[in-house]
Amino acid sequence: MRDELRERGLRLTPQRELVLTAVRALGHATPEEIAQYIHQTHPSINLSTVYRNLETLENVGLVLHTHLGHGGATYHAAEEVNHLHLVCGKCGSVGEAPIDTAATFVNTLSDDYGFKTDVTHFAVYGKCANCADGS
Amino acid sequence: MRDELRERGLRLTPQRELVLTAVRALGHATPEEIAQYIHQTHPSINLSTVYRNLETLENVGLVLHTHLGHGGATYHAAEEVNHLHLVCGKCGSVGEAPIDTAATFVNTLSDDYGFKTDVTHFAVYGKCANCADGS
DNA sequence: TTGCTTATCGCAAGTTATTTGCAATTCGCA
DNA sequence: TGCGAATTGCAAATAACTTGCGATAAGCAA
Repeated sequence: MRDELRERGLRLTPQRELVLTAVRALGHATPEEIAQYIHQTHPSINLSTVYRNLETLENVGLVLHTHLGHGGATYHAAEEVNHLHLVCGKCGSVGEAPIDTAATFVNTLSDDYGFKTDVTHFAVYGKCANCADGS
Repeated sequence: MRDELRERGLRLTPQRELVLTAVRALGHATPEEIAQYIHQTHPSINLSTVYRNLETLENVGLVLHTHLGHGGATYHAAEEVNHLHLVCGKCGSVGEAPIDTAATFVNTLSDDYGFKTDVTHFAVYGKCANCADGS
């Protein structure tokens, strides 16, 4: 990660490293959750620092975010995004499915509408198997 | 609409009617945009009234909302949601594609993962034809 | 029509999530 | 080791909603 940063005149600070570590450890998490995680070991890190570093890391390409359902963005380590997110609107769980599942769909959108789907941002909304049972 | 409301002990107020009219006129819009639209003719209607009525109308089933990309929810008239939303992450435009485009994809998710996709909440993220050209 | 109950409204204050200004700190090249 | 610029922490500012509350007004009933 040091190199990705240096290339752009950015520095590798302990805080920045902690944010990336947290994102990798959590899989997908909101800024708030990331801050909480970091606070377990480093209570002094400020929330705004977390926000700023998430943004920086995203610019560099080490991290990216998705909008799963309602308000909050959730962040992922770039290496780990190799699946679709299936967001359950009822219980809030986030399931996963291989990206290939959407391949045909993505191609159709590209061919017919010139729309280039960003699979890393791809969030599918609906009801998970459990919640669909209930109702 | 009067009936849908009365069945639940709700009232048909001028404000409520204006909100529904605005949603129908705008196609898809954020609460803020809806308020702005209404203010053109009725400047005295409060923003919180817009929020409250959107919620009420959604409960009744006359309106529903989708999360297109970033923060804000966008509202639609229930009758008009018969297409997918193609959200451009660059220019922010919202394109449309027939729901059928996703039929196969939706079926696969249902068959393989038991996940019931809610097409009305479905937002596809990526880059529109125009913006994809540029880069 | 008139009265009455109670849903709804407008307004102001309160949340929640995120951003920003700024002085103090500290990376990292020289 | 020294220095300039990136980065941090803190506090205040925004943005987007939500909520409490007294005043207003739908809409059933007589």
